[in-house]
Order: sequence, then C-alpha cells, then structure tokens
Amino acid sequence: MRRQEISIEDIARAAGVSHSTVSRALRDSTLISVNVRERIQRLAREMGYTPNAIAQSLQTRQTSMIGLVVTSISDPFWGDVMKGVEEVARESGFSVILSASHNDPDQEMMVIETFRRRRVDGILVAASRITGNYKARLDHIRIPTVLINSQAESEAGLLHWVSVDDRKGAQLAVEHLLRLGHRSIGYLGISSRPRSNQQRLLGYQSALAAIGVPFYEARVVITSGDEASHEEDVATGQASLPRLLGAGVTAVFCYNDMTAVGVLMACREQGIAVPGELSVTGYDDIRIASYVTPPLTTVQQPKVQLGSLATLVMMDLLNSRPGRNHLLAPTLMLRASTAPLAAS
Amino acid sequence: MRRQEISIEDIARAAGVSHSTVSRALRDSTLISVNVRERIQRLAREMGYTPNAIAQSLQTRQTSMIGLVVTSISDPFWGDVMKGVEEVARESGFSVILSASHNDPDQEMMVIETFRRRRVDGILVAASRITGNYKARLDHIRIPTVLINSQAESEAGLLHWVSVDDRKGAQLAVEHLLRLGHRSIGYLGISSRPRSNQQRLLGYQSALAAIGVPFYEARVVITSGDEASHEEDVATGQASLPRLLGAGVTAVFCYNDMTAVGVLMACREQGIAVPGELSVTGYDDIRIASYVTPPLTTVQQPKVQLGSLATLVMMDLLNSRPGRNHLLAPTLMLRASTAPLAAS
DNA sequence: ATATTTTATGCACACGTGTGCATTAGCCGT
DNA sequence: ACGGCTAATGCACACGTGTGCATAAAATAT
Repeated sequence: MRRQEISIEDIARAAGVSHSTVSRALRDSTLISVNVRERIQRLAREMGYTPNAIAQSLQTRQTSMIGLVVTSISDPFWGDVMKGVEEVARESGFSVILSASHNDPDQEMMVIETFRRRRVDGILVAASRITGNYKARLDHIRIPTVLINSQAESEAGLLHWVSVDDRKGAQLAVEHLLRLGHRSIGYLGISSRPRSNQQRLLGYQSALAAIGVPFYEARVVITSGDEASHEEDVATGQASLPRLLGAGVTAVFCYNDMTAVGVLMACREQGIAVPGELSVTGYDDIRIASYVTPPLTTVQQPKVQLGSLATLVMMDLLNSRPGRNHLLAPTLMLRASTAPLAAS
Repeated sequence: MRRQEISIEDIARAAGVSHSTVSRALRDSTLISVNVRERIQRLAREMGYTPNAIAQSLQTRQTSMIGLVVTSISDPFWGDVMKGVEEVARESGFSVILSASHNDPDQEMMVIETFRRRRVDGILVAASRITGNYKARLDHIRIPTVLINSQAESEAGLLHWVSVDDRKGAQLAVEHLLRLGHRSIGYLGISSRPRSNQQRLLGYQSALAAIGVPFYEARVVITSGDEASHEEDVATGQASLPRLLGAGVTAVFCYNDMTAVGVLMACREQGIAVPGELSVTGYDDIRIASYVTPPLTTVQQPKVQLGSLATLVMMDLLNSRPGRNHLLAPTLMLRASTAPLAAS
C-alpha cells in the first residue's frame, strides 16, 4: 500500500545515465558536467525525489541523529533543556530521538541500548543515574556521550559533561538569606537526585561556615522520593514544613521550586506569612516560580543553554575536535518570597 | 576512530556458517536446528552484538520511527502530549523523533520534509497550521499522519486526527459562570491559533444563547500574538484587562491558562479582587493553574491521553487497520478563581 | 597527426540485513 | 538397498546510496 518513493535509480533511468552520475550530480560533484548536473537536479525536483536518509546512513556510517535521554518528558525543566538541544541539533542538520528514563538506571540503559541499535551518532543523557557496573558497559559502547547535570559521582573516560554549579547556586541562595539577617536557615533536600542534593547541601554548609554560623543537623530535612515527579516534590515540601518549623528556622532553602511551592502551600494553610514570618527560596527558576504567590526568590539554572551547549560539545566530538566540559554558573533571581529577618 | 560494530557476518565467520544462517537464528527461525540456533545466539551475546537498525530498515522498508512536530518543545501543554506519545510509542517498539514548528507553517513543512527523508513510518503533528497549498503536498507524501488538536480548518483525505472538543470546553466554562449568576461575561481570545479560538468563541456564544443572554461584541477581545509563547500570552492577558473592564464584565473566560494568569496579575496590580470582583477562568489546566493565587478554575484537556491516543491511532494505521478519529471531551476543573456574582 | 593530459561517465563493490530458491544431508518407508 | 521426503543450510539478490577505479571521449600539447 505504501507507494514506492522514487530513487536515484529511477532518475537515472529517466535521464538515460547511470545511478552513479545521478548520485554525484545531486551532491554537486564537479566531476559531472554542468549541463548534465543541472538537468538531473531539475529532473529530481520534478519527480519529487527525496533522498533516502536510511540508505545514506548505511553507506556513510553516520545517521545524523542524536539520542536524548531525559528523566521526565513533561518536566518543564527538561523541556527547556530539550528546546536548547533541538535547536542546535537542527541547525547542524541533526535530528533528535527522544526517550524517558524515569530516573531509573535500568530504563536508562535500555534507552541507550535502543539508541545504539539505531546507530545514533551521539547520546545526550540528562540527570544520568548511571553508576559503577553500567559505566563499564557504556564505555564499551564507544558512542560519544555528553552528560547534562549528571547525578553520577565521578565522570571519567570518554564521557563528557555539561553541568550547572550546584554548590555555587546553593551558596548564592543561602548567602542571600544570611545577608537578610537570617541565622537559623533550614535545608529541604531530596535524596533521589543524589549528586545535586549533596552539592547543594555542601553549598549550604559552606555559606554558613564562611561567616561562622554553626551548622545544625536538625535544620536539614532530606526526603527520599523515587519518582522525581512534581506532585511528589510538592507533597514533600508540604509534609516537611512542620519539622523545619520545629527546628526553629526563619528561612528555608529548598531543593527545587516545586518543593518550595509545597512549603508555600503549607504556610498558607497554617497561616504563616511568607516572607513575613518565613523566607523561602526555590531552585531552578522554572516558569511557575514567577507566577506563584509570592513570586519565588530562586536560583536560575541556564536551562536552554545547558541543552544547547551540551549539543555544541557533541558537535565538537562528532567533528573529532576535543570536547570541553563546562560548569555553568547559576544566577540568583530576587523575588518576593524572601525578606529581612523580622525583629522578634 | 569509531570502532566497528560487529555484524552478523562476523558472527557467521566465528561460527563457521553463512550470514543467512545467523540472521535466521537470531530471528528464531525454525528453519535452523535448535542447537545451532542456540549456539549462535550465545555467540552473539558473548560478542556483544547489537543489530544494526539502519540496515534492517533499509531491507524491511520500515524504520519503526515516528516523527512528532510540536509548536513549542518547552510548552508544558505539549510536554504532556509528548509524554503520552513517547510512552505508547516505546511500548510498541517505536522511537520518536522530535522537532518544533514554532507555530509557523513553513517550518512545519520543513520538519515534515526532514521526517520524510528519514523515512519515518508515521507523522504526528501537534496544532498543525497546514492549509491549502501545503495540504496538497502533504497528501502527495503519503505518509500516515495524525493531527493532534489541529488548527487547520477541514481535515480530509488521508489525514487522521485526535482533538479535544474546544466548543464543548468553552460551553462548560461559560455555563459555569452563568450558573454563578454572571450575565456580563467577557471572552479573551488569541487569533494565532485560529481554529481553537474560533471554536471556543462559538462555545461561548452558544452557552450564552442557550439561556437567552444577549451577545455583545464589545465583550470579546481577540489579540493576534504570532509566537505562541508563554510570555506573550501573559502579556496579552495583562494588556487586555482594561478593555474588558471597560465593557463592564464581571467574569472573563480566557483562551488559555497563561492569559488568565496575565489577567490575574493585572487584577492584583490594580487592586481588583479575584474572584470577589471578577471571576476568571482559564483553559488547558496546565500545572501552573493549580499553584497560582487564586488557583484557577479551568477547562482540563486530557493532554497525556491526547498524545497516547493519537499514537494508538497511528499504530492502527501502521498495521493497516482503519484509523478512527477521536473528539475527546474536556472536563471543568473547579477551583477558586470563580465565585457567585456579588450583589452590587 | 599523434601522444598526452584532462574531463566525464559507467562499472562494480560496499554498507548490514532479510529471504526465495537451490542444494545437500539425513531420515524413513518399503 | 534404494527412492522419496523432510530438515538444514548456503547462494545470491534486494533494499538505496556513495565512491575508487577503469574507461571512453575530448581537449591540449608536441
């Protein structure tokens, strides 16, 4: 039922030449005389020829496709990253295959295996959970790979990466709270993204240490949460507020914007004024952070840039240029969810 | 530099058989004796064989890939749709190629042309702007196509579609406002999505007509806005509030959630209480609608289902089963941005 | 006019896999 | 023991494109 697409062979027959000549003519080879070349190109246009990228890939051994693995497709954070990836890829003549890992290392490896089967030229992995034993297999695959905000501990071997400096981001947020006079600051973390969580905790601690504010274990609440879904993050934020208040904090540095939103909601329920009685900061600066009440002070990650830069690194690798790793700097977005410590 | 992947030819050499035998053994053909079959399969596993999907595609003339065109990759609405598409596709052994049209018919055709070159088995187009002259070219391509919430006027020929009933959704929202006692209701529309906008306007009008409330042109504000970006939608909402208030409305039915958010923001600036002085409804029920203040009463479109259903229809088409078109029903989500008309 | 270089084209193979058909080996029945 | 049948395997071609090499034709040099 599927109509035959026409091939260079068909054009060759119509033009009374060999398929080699057509192939060369279409690729603008100077081996073919100008008039023949133009005649063939015109013919191709008239016959509605579309080159078969599959056959080309088989021959040239490259597909001009890159695979993108993301933890969740509907996550607005990754949405922005995906946008950056697609734009650069398209400009460079590449297409993007998309798949989700759901924050699960097994699924992540399965997706990568599919990409390998399809012979993608390169793989971008967002928030990779790949570790230990898997790493070896990935190394063995030998497909250029760039990790975006990797959650794996160490990156060695052929893997490249582009990340935002989580520790720096945390410092920015906490320093801001300290500058406002807060001394009892809580951290609300999520352990299912082990590396970011660890780094943000470190940033939190070093910001405190830098001005000699003591660190209290009780002010840190870290929840598990496997799914990495938004509903879950919000629920975590809501559920954790009591423990933080119990520890006597006047400000909370949250792992991300959605947990911060959860905190905001819990505050409203319990009649706690934000930022009057409690200052709250988020992380990521997803769109929702601007529109919530009060608008969230948060740490902006350059999300689109994260995607585009990772793709540019990939293009370097594919053109056998050396691939540089990048650690991007986050920015603090000042909004209305933080305020100077009220005199008690 | 790229290491050679091993082929069935390599396995054949190692096993001392022909490549045909290996091919059949790996596909579990009963033509091959059980012991040879198992030996080859074991060998393939040991040698780390990964079938070359490109070569398979060339031979079988199908790629098991479907192309997805979306207006904006970072749009949370399409994010949910994409999620539905990817899930069903993956379960069916398909991969998804993703690209953006930016709500521009020309770019949309270019993307489709790329998909055609890559010989995708089917194409899903979100919010298609394809029309007239383009339609003919698309017909000529003869690749199974399913439109999701198409913005094109009529769908004929080989094209299939899955959409949410915009007119019905608008009726739900406006009936709700009427039930609350509002009689002076505004519509805030966006003309860059011509079909939805038209349908929602019709739904608005028929809801009014159903209970004999007269329709006033002055209560309808429709802005152009080409880009279909969020910032733009919010700005439209903010900018349009004065004209609506000027027309004396007590409630506004907005084209989508972001314009509603814009209205909400303008209200806050001008000290207008929502829903006390003005009731506001959104459309889509993107995540942000739940977290804004006050939470938006809005029309939910089954976004994930939109994607998964479209993909299921595609699977029907690809298995040469007849493809049914679907018009899904939206649901009204009652939240806190609407209230009974205050006694004046 | 002939030898040599340049220009234009075709032949044939490669990429990796799937499959119709021919062929060979093994088996069973009488 | 021999013919016929089944089971197992290989041969060869196909899918559509790109390219090294040979070749033929034309242009240039001697």
